[in-house]
Amino acid sequence: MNTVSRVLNGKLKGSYPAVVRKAERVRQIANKHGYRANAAARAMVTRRTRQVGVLVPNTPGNRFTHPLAYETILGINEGLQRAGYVMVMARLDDVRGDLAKQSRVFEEHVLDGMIVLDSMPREVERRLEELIPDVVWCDSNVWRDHGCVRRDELHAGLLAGQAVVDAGYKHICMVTYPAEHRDHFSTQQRFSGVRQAVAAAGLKVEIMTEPRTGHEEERAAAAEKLTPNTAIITNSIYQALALRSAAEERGLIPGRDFGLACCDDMHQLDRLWPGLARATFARYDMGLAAANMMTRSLDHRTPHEMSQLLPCVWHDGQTLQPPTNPSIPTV
Amino acid sequence: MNTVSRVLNGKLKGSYPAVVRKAERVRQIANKHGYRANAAARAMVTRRTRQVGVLVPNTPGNRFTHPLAYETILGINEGLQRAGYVMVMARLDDVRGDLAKQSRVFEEHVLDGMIVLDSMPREVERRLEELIPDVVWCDSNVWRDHGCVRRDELHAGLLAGQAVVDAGYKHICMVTYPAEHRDHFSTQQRFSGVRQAVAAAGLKVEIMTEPRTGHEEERAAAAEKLTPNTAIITNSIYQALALRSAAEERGLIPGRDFGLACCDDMHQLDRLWPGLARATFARYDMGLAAANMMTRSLDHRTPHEMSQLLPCVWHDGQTLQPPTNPSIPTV
DNA sequence: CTGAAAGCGCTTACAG
DNA sequence: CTGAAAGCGCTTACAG
Repeated sequence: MNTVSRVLNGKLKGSYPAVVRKAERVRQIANKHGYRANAAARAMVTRRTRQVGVLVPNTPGNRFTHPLAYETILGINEGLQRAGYVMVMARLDDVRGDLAKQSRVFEEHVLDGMIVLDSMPREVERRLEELIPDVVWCDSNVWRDHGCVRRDELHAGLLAGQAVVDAGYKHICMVTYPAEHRDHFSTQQRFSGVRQAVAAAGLKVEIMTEPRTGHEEERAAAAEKLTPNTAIITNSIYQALALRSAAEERGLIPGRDFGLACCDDMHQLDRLWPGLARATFARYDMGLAAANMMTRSLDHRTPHEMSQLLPCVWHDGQTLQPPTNPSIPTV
Repeated sequence: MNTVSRVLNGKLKGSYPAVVRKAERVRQIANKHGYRANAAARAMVTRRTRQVGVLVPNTPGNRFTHPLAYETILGINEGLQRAGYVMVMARLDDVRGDLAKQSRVFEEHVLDGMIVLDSMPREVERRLEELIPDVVWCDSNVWRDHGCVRRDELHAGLLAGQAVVDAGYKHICMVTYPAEHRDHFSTQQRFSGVRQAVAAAGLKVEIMTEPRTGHEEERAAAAEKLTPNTAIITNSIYQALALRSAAEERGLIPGRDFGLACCDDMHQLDRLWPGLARATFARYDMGLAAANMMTRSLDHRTPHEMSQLLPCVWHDGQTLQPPTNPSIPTV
């Protein structure tokens, strides 16, 4: 039993021929009988499940929040798998409210650690650190010296602001979220970046809110701002898409009739909207980074390493390069 | 030990005051000491992990395939959680190739069952049924009397075809996938539906492939087809978005300069592109249905129930309602 | 290096 | 209903 366990876990030292031969035979027999270890038995004695959770943002009223998170999740999944961990998914509903009572993820000891995506209410933050031995904050409002992974959102804002200025636009608007959704750290940071870059050119940034579907006045008001001298900077690609739709309904095309730039990115945009000028961002790699931070800490039983700030690069696009319209002054 | 276990698992029968009082006390003490069950110990003796996997489509070359799957995954997650199961995520890499050797999801006994998303290579299908005691096929090429959940894709095609015909278009194109991606069952079924509806109006369907980014000839060729008499029907919303971008680069707007309809849907479209005419589809509910099918079978230790075919409804949109262009004949 | 033994924290017959 | 006991399948000191 001892020997078998040691062989299968690769903990057999020594290289005497007899030893090597025996190890070989153990593996052969295990293979022949299709032996697969029992994770539960191992977990019981080692007191480690080798399972890591991912806490996904979703609000009670809104069951499908932030679809872009999936890209990060897949990155986390690859990172965890490579290190021999299993990924368990948990939604916000699992931690708070009555549902938490039914959720085995928190009610029982199932996880060695948890990677939290997006910003969470403070109550959740506290509850989590109570229940889970090891937490990594990814793309979250929580930012400390260790154990956090985040995109450099200020840089994203700076890039967008600079691009719009460089393209020669004089009237610059930034689309922000309705008040109830403004709690993610990126909102402020991007805005600061944009304002900083625009101010350096002696210009100002006007704030506008995303026009809602079905609210014709809002859509009309937004469309009125769209002139060849104006560039709109959006926080998310979703806002960019929504704005494009509102404009299109009035026969306006971004890049031709007004400028459009975006502080965010998504994986398939090269195919879906190659022309959108934007700050690129590889969410998949952010997921990988978070997973690696978690597994290194678990494997070596050490505290987390330094937090990581992930860079972004500007992607030029024709939504900021009005091709033939002479009314747009160039620098 | 016996009594405590029974109380906490709600298996204590009898309602004598003494019994009820004792049960109360056990729960109190457990609560006070923050007792949380050990999932591993339970799993070892019951031989059930109460964990269900979701196998997510991703191809080795392409680490981020089919982002819309996330909507289904969240539905599955809610369904599993409500029934007291934990959701584990596994990518295709986990089952095949060398990576499988590292993947604990299959190497050890971790799952009671697996929900497979999307179509999988046949080798994977076989391997899965070998390794996992209980499999549900969701949105997959595998279709049997029991244990499958799928959208009625023929119906989606019929709806799209009918809508285009009703709008009065005489020249109808359908965008299909490049040959290497045509293996999902929906591709054929949607096409059959479209053709059937269009043929009933005495018209024909022309096939075209999605113009690729960076291939200017392809984009130009696609754009040439875009005339007020022509309606394009796309398989996926991604194709619709890509086509819209290619058109926009040439100053063309769907609904004004050509017709556009889509056989698929995505959750946020109401916000992102309200005007797109499409066959609606609630992926989240498909996930819920798959999860329920799985947990009912696991809980009652019975075979799967009958497979489910999920309906869709047509969503009218202005991409099929050319507002003022007189060159489009009306019915 | 290796074998025999203890023990991880539960559930489940079993006898009372 | 309840208590004492066995046992799920592993890993880990321990003695040889």
